[in-house]
Amino acid sequence: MSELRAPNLLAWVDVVVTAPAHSGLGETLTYRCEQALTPGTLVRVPMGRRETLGLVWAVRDHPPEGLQPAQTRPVTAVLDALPPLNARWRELVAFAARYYQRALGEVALAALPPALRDLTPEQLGRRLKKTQPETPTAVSASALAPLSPDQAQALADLQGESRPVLLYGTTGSGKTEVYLRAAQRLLEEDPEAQVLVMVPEINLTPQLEARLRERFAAHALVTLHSGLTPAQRLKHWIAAHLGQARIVLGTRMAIFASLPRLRLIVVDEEHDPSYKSQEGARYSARDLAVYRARLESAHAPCQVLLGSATPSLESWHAAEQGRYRRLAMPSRIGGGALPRLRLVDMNQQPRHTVIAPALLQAMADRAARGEQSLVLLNRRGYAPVLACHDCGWKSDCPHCSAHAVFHKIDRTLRCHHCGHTTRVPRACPECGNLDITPLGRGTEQIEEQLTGLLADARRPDGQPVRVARLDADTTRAKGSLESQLAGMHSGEVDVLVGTQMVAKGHDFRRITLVASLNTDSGLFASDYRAPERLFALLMQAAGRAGRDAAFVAEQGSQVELWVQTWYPQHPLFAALARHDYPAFAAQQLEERASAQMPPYGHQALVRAEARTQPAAQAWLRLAAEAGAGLPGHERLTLYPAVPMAIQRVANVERAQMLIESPSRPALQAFLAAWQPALQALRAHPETHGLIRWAIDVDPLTI
DNA sequence: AGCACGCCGACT
DNA sequence: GTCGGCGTGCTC
Repeated sequence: MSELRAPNLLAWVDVVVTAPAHSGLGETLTYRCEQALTPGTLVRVPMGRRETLGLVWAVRDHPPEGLQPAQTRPVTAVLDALPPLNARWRELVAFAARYYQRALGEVALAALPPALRDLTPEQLGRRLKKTQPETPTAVSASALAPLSPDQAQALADLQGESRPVLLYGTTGSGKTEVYLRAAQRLLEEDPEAQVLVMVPEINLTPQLEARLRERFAAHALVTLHSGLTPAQRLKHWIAAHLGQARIVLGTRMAIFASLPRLRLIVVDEEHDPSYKSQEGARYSARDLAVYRARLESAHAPCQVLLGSATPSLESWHAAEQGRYRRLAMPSRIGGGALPRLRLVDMNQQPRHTVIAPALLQAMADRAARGEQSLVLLNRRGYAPVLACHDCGWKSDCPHCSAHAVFHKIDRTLRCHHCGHTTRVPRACPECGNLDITPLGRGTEQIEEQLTGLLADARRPDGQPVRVARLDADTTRAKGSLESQLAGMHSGEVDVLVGTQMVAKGHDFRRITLVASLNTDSGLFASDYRAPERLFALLMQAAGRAGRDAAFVAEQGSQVELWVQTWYPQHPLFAALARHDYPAFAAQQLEERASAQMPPYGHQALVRAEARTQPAAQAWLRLAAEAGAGLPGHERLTLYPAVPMAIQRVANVERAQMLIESPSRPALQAFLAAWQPALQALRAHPETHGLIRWAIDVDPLTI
């Protein structure tokens, strides 16, 4: 028998593919290849009876222990028309997978454009040929508006700063212009540098995109968000990866874009919870931005700029400690004043008041002068629930432990958690009573009531006052958000009712009044971050008003934020009245410190979903037992398993368990050691009925 | 995680 | 008769 010898050029590569850590396989699979491949190369490899996209992670000259060379399958194709993903990118992905307790393959492949998955080298080649390399363009040095003293100072201070920068600028202080100038300065200095700009919501990309395109040559900019078609996303990703795109504007997913010459990351509205992913790997794009800038800086300087009028307490704390550099911009452009707070004490109002008469009058007065009002109510639909007064029936969702919301517009009951929709019954399904009534109020109802209550009010042109509504329901169709915003800009609409969607970023020039109707829901929520979110929301909403100082001066109007509350003495309002975020933050941080909560303590949440609540909780109890004695265990607290606030969604029972530690490394060490034990629990008989489980590191809501 | 295979309900 | 629901099992 002749000696079996490998051909000279035979090599092996460890390839990352989408297989979860709990599949029993390692993080990488080893394949055979005929040519030397570098780490970061994209390949196509066989997986069972199909072929899949993989990423070369490591190169080796022998298969791993326990794997016969004959067991390895060959790499099918090499996508070498694309340069390899660089080491910093790979390190970012590896860190995210490790830190957020997910499989490397899941994070790596989710970070790549989905269209890349089913692309042969030939198809890729054709696609690359079509996108001709674009010539780097000079940044237009056209006449720019002069900077405010705050802006000029911030830009000067930004220069050469190696720490993450927290740009703490009040609403209307011109943070965006600072981002633009910082990007411009960098792009002029370094003809190959790339800038990543992130916004919390896809809704906010068009207006920033317009501003960026106006300032920078059009083809140097690409967007990256979930609203793109697969082909667009692939094209934009490739432009970034090849270094052709100089500016990438995107949502949280853009933090994983391949940017070989990344020199600046801007995180706009850094406090926004949307930066924390809520499915799959639950990463914080803001935190990863800080990490990524540090990784890049080991190679070439890369700044990270976090901007907000109400920074997250985490970032604020980091700035207080000097880990971040804080740059403050306290003044509004044009010297406009921030709105005056008008607290409406609901205890002093006539019974069953929905909108205080004085507030109504203030809106009518403004409409009469050609000014606009914004009314904030964080509930879609007409009423959160329908009820029968005779038998106590409520419009509960059959699949969730939540009410189905009454939408009057199409006579439906809709569950906002699972999407289950039914027609509104004509009579109580339990007792036949014809008198079933809506309880509570949503945006539809406020729109209806305001229309009625303002029926006699007139605009300057003598026409009746126009009320419109802006929420997820009215903006579902493509382009409807744009057309609604246009209606607001043109002055067609006098009063706009909406959910928090209306509070974000939009620059309406004629708003002089903002009102919050059901403010208290955020005051006493069980979630310890609720006050922080409420303060940010109210500040942000307030920031929509009086943005055009010249308009306000001309009108001679008072710019106001009206807040309806049953608790006008709440300290949050005292800080809000003074627009005093630092005082609010100091008070919140003091509470957090004494309770050892973030940013002083660190948390992770284990969530279990099962057929029954006992099954979900049993799994969590077993998980806790499996954690006893693991590294880091002595430095952390495992709380008992509890049902989640909404216990059942789409017929799945949910429970969770909180883990706290004063030490982030201890928590991380524990979670890493715990992971295999949790996977092994699958085999446990008591685990029957478990559907899935996941760990949420640094959870935002508990 | 994907994705294929495989086995039971409402329609082109 | 199929299309398609998601349960189970596999992936160097």
